[in-house]
Amino acid sequence: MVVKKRQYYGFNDFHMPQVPRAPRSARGRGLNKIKVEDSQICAFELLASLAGKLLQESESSASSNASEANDQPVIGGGGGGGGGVKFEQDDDRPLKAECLDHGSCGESDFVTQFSSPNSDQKCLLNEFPHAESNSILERSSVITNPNSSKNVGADLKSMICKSKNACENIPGKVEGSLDSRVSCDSYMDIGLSRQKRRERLDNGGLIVDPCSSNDPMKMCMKFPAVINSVNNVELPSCRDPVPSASIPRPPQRIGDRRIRKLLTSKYWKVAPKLKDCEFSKPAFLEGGMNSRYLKRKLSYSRERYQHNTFYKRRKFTDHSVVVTSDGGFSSESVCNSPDKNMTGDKNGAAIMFHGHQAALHSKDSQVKFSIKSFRVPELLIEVPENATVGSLKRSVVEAVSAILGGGLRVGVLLHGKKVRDDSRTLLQTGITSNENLDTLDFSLEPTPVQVPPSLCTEDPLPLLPCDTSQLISRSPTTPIVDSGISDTLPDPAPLTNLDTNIESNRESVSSHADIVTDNTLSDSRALVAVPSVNAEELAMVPLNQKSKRSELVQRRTRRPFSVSEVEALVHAVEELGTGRWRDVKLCSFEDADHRTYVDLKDKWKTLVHTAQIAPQQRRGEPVPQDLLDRVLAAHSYWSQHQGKQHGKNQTAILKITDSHAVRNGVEDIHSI
DNA sequence: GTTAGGG
DNA sequence: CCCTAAC
Repeated sequence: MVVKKRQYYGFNDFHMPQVPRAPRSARGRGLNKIKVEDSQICAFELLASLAGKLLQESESSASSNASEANDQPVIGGGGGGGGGVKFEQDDDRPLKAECLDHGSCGESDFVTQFSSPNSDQKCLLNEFPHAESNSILERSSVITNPNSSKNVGADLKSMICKSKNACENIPGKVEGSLDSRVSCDSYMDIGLSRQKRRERLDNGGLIVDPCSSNDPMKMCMKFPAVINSVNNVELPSCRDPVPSASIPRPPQRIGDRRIRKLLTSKYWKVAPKLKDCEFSKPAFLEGGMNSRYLKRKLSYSRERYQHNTFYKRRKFTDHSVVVTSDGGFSSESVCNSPDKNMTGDKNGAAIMFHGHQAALHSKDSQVKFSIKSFRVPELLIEVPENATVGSLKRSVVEAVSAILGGGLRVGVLLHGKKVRDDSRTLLQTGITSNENLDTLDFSLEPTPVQVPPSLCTEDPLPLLPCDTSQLISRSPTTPIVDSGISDTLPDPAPLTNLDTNIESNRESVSSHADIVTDNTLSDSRALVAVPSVNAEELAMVPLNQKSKRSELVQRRTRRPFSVSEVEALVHAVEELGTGRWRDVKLCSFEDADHRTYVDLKDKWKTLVHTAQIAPQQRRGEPVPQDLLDRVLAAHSYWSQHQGKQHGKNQTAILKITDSHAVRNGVEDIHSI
């Protein structure tokens, strides 16, 4: 087990300098072997994730690594757009597909709690070979043993977020590890440090053996499996937004069922294999940092939400190998069908907080709302044990400020359903009484931004309507960086061509998207861009191929049944009954490739329903009443006769002679 | 792979 | 139409 653990969590071979990447599997590495006490979580994954994100920004990729030829992550895979980050394994197998957000999702990944009371769980983290002063990670990566009085920035977060000073001057000391510090600034820092790292590499590849006991960067990290959270932080008032602070945690309700499903072990293969990955000459280094920096700033709010996402995931998966899907989007998420096109909350995007409203109904035509406070259900604030109360307070303030300062709008939900039409009156909306007010909720959402039409892909994905809600949050403020994989939204071809490994990421990706609205389109692309993942590398990657496929692959186009089709269906059912859809398909829709027997079954279901409702309530192309009558008759008949076994109920059939169904049934029987 | 149902 | 459970 030692070996195994080492493989999973030992970051021995991890060459941080190159790029913090998701240690997917360090298996079989003979280099630097260090025992790891426990394998709960790997901060590295977080780092890796961040790294990946950073890499995304980079335009090009590749390169050879100074240290180990085997461990060379490929950056900017695919079209050279620099978007996708691919981690490769020793054997050249693609380590993992990472969906990285170009420049924006980075920090969130790092927002993790490392300080754990449990000293048992440790992970050896090898740090950057670079000079301490240059690497943020170096500086901060000292994860601490809670027991140790020497905790330096107990968490990875702090380390990552450390200096706000974008410049080289990075505070050598980690301040009270304010988790909330995670922000775009941190991003910058990382970038800088990487830049430096790269420079070093370029200057001779100063890769230090992480395992070296002399390596100052090596450290012991502890990771709590569970994230502590402070619930219900009341925000009586908004203070000055502190952009740099942000570690909002999404309320549980945010995740939609999909997320839950995803997070439940069912879809995840908890195989925390850490891979020794190393990026050499990260492409991102090539690019100008300034522009990226700006982007980061601009996309600030979006990032915040990603934090949330990350947290969410972390919370549900103690093994944390969530890096995989960070920032990922499923095609569905990215480009939803029009009907889903509302605000994105359906996708779990927007709603961050619930406003508490004590509504008072006053007078007849007046509805008085007394919003006592907006609550942050799960704001996660974690600070080291040795942090001061003052720092805790600051952390809270910063986190909260960050949340509120990012530009929010208020959403109104009635009965849990979002009221989207701002033009409607309260009366029209149904907000008129105390009873209703009880079910009224307010939510804080990211301020939507107009989305450039260009973002919507039309052609390649005719069947994949763009979800404006998704796009909204992306847009202008969040520069979309072309990952180089595709120029538009997920393209059909790439998507369908993705191998199963990619698809396996789908679920996680989609779930991710569900709760995160703030993602750039590039995210999805990045995902797509990173095509293959070794099965073994799929640790924490959803295994349910099926579900993934469904999401990656766009939803089928809606193709209303024509009257003639209905007629054919009715006729077939009259003869075959309602339990033999495959036969129905074969008999009457054999040539209709787009109609599966499931479709026929569903259509029948709707036909029955349609026939049972008032004509006024029916929609779509009207179905001749006579057909509906036949539907009812057949439905009734087959219901009584258990369908399926029509041949066996001749007696019963013969007894009933006054309905179409019977008539047909009889014919059928006779024909047999 | 089908069927039956819920979503 | 999708997704799943149950066959």
